[in-house]
Amino acid sequence: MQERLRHRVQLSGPDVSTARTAVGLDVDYTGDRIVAAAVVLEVATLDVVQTSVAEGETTFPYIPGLFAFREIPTLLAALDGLDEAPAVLVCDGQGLTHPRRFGLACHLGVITGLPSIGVAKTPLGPYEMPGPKRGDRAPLLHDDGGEVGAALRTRDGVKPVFVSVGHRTDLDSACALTLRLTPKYRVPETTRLADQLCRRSP
DNA sequence: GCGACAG
DNA sequence: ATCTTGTCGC
Repeated sequence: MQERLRHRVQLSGPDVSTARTAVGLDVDYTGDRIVAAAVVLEVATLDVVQTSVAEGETTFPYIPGLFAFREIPTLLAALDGLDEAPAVLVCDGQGLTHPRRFGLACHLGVITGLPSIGVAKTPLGPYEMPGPKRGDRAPLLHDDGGEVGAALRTRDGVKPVFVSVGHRTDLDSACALTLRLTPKYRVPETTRLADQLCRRSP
């Protein structure tokens, strides 16, 4: 399915770093249940615009590379609960930095048609350490050598996050947006708030 | 065949 | 993801 859908990914689109709103997505597991949260923020102020939660059952195991199939159904349900479509999805996982170049962020982007980026806390493969300052980045290369993402430092001297394009945007815009969403912590506010929301819902 | 890798 | 002991720093 990933091989079949990957050609639908669009590698250019609006500059998501200047989008009015961004939605953070995350899930929490409790036994065989899964809770997904979507938190829409105003990018300029980081104020919460709206939140949505959905619950479901885990029907797919965790398999690196097939991660999206585990979380997508419930994440889509959470997105459906929003009144208006956000300008960009900020996913907790990989986009193009994936064995078949079709990680969760690409999958969600293609399904919804919305611009999306992936900001993962851990990479799927090896990476070069970027400089120590916030904003420093090092390219993430695919097995074939193509640049598919960046290890981006969001805080001085703290482990970087791993940014990649999901759909309808470019890597520079994705990194710029990530930096706007990380004024204080390593992980984007969107992801942090979504994480807090879904882990207090059950 | 072994290793290993989003959450 | 979750669990777990200790350490460092604001």
